[in-house]
Amino acid sequence: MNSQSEEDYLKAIYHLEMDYDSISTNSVADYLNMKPSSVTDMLKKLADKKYIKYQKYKGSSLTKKGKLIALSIIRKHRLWETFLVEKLGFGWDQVHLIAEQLEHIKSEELIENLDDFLGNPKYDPHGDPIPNKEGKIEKMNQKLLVELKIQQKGIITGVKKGTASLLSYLDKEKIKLGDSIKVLEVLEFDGTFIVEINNRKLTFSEKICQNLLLETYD
Amino acid sequence: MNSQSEEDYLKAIYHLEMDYDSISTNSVADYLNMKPSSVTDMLKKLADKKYIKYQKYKGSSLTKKGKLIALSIIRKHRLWETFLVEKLGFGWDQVHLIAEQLEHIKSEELIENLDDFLGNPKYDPHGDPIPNKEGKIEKMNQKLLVELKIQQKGIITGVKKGTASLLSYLDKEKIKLGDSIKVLEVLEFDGTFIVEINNRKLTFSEKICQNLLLETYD
DNA sequence: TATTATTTTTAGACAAGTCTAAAAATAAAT
DNA sequence: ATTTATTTTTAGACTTGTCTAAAAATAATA
Repeated sequence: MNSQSEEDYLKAIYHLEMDYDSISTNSVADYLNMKPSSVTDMLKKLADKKYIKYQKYKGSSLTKKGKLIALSIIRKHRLWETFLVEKLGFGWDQVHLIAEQLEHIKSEELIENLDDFLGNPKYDPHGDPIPNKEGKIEKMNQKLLVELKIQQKGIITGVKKGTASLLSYLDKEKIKLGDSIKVLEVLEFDGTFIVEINNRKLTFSEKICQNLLLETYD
Repeated sequence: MNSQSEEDYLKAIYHLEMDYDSISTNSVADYLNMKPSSVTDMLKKLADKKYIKYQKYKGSSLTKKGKLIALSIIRKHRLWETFLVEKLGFGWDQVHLIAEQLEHIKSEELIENLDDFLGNPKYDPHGDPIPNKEGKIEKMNQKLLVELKIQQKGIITGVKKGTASLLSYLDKEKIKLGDSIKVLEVLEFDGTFIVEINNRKLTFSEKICQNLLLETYD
C-alpha cells in the first residue's frame, strides 16, 4: 500500500513527464511546493520501490509500475471531478482541491462502481481524458484552434495568457471549458473559422482562433 | 484543522459515551486497537484543544466543542454510507471501511451538496439517524421487537447473539437490516406479532420477537 | 579551463503519532 | 489494611515526511 505522499509524487512526475523530457529534482519540488531536499528523500524511496528510475544528480523517470500507479490516481481524480460537477452541481473550477483528497481513497470497487454510476465517462469536466482501469489513456495534444483542419475536433481547455477578455466573451456565449468544438469551415479570405459547439454554429475571427487552446486526440 | 487521528478519537469517545457512563483510557484503546499509552498522549492533546475534559486516571468526556466535531464526522460517515448503498449499489455490510476513509474528506460544501443529492436522508443504510448540519441527532433506543406496542415503529438492526438461523430466515424472506417495521397486531393467545415490513404483512412467533433487535425513536 | 553559479544531495533536526518497558496510581482481594 | 492485580501514565524510542544549513556535484561563464 502506498502513502498519500508517495501517490502525490508519482502523479507529479507523471504530469511533468508530459511536458518535459527529463525530470529534475527541483522541478518536482516546485510542482509540489516542497524543498528539494525533501524531494531527494522521497525519490530514493520511490526508486527502492521500483516506481521510478533515479540516478543521483541525473533526474528521474517513472517505471511501468510507477506509471500505472500514477494513472490510477489520475483516473480516480478525474472520475471524482466528474462526479462533483455532474452530480453534486459544483463548477468545474471548484472541484480540484476536493478531488485532490478523494483521489487517495483506497477501494478498487468504489472507483469501478463510481465509474459505472457516472456512465463510464471518457472525459472529465475540464475535457481531460479519463484513464481506464488498465491505465490506458487517450493521448492528447495541446493545440490552438487556428491549427485545426476542417472536420477536426477538440476540447476547449483555455485561452492564451493575457486574454481574459476572450474568456469573458466565451462565458457570455455560454461556452465552457470542456466543451467540444468541431471545425466546419475556414474562410480563405480572412481566416475566419466556422465551428460547431454544443450543436450551435459559431463564427470565430482569426485572432480568436490564435488564442483559444484545445486538446485534440489522435 | 483537525487530523484524521484526532477525528477518530473523538468519534470513538462519542460512541463509547452512548454505552458507558465514564470513558476509560483502556476502553478507547480497545475500541481503536491502540495501546493505552498512545491513547493517553492523544487525550492530553484533545484536552489542550478543549475537545474533551480529561483528568489523569479519572477518564474523559467530550466537551460541547468535541461533541460537535464527533457529530460532524458521524454525519459525513452516514451520508457517505447512504451514497455508497443508494447510488453505487454496495451492500450495507460492505460500506463501513470505505466510509471510514471518506468521512475525513475536508469540505463543508461537499457534504452539504451530497446531502441534497441524496434527498436529505434521515437514516443511513443501517437505520442509524444522520445528524444534521448543526449536530442535532435523533435519539435512538435499542429494543426487542417483543417490547413494542401496537402501531409502534422501529428499524431492524440485528438479532441477538447465537441466532444465526434467524438471520438466514430473514434473508430468505428478503428482510434486510435497516428495514422499517411496524407492529399491526399482537395476538393475546400466543404472543404472535403481525407486522408490516416493506408494505408486506408478516407474522412472527413470540420467539422471533424476543430475538429481533430494533432501533426506535422518541 | 578556471572560476562562479546553480542544482542536488547529505546531515541533522523536528512534529505527529505510534510503540515498548517501566513506574506510578488506583482498584480489588485477602 | 496490606498485599496483589489492574489501569494508567511516563520515559524513551521509532517511522514518516518534512525542514534548514552545509557540502558536493554539475552547469554556466568569463
